[in-house]
Amino acid sequence: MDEETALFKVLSDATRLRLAVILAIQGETCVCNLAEALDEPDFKVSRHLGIMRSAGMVEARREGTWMYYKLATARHRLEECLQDCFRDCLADQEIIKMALKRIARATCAK
Amino acid sequence: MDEETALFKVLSDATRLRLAVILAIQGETCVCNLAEALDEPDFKVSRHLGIMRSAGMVEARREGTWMYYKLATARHRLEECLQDCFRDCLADQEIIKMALKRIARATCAK
DNA sequence: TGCGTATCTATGCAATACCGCATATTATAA
DNA sequence: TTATAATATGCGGTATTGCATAGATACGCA
Repeated sequence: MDEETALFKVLSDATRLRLAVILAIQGETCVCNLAEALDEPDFKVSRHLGIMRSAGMVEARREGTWMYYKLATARHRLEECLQDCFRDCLADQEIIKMALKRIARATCAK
Repeated sequence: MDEETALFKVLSDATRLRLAVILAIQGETCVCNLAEALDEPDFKVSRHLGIMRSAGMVEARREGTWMYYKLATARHRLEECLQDCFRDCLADQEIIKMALKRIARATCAK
């Protein structure tokens, strides 16, 4: 079950869980907007996105200087179920609503 | 979101995740049967059950010398969703099927 | 080529988690 | 009370994890 526990481990950190929920709601988003959304330094956000990426939970796409991240398409039922959790059970958290507001008026060009 | 990440943290260990899935399928079970099911020393199982209990994920009931554990009733949507995961997405894992077989012929009296 | 912005990585440190062993606790029964 | 079974917990060792500072890389543009 190491593959499964690895998924839960990725989500056992507040920064990463918030990132997952925001990506589930917002879709593809660049690092600087995510950093703004969480009000965290970009190196921190970047590192956590890297961890999520090695776990196969997110996919990255480069466009010029910007890196765009999105949730990876679910590879099996557990991942599907977890993504549903993000949208259905975690989206109405106050801290997430605030993050989405900050994204809406983000200073980052795109 | 600390309350939410705490739940994922509990499930980020292979022993605890297996325990959660087995309890979701099997219902209330005593420590010695769980130890037999996982093929792990009972002190290890007991310790992890203790961790799950302090997180409010399981409830314990004493009956004589035996301690019976079961999944706690879900307190909010996320817990509900996770319990569905246990049953719907993780029950067919090979390692879980084996564990259930070992419970079926467990030596423990009850 | 050289500069600025956006992103990623290397390193060191502190905190935490898991494990196995040994011991303690709780309840039953002789 | 003593013995025994089931369960829980304290302790030391090792491994993992998170954070921050700072430096490295990648790209766009002049």
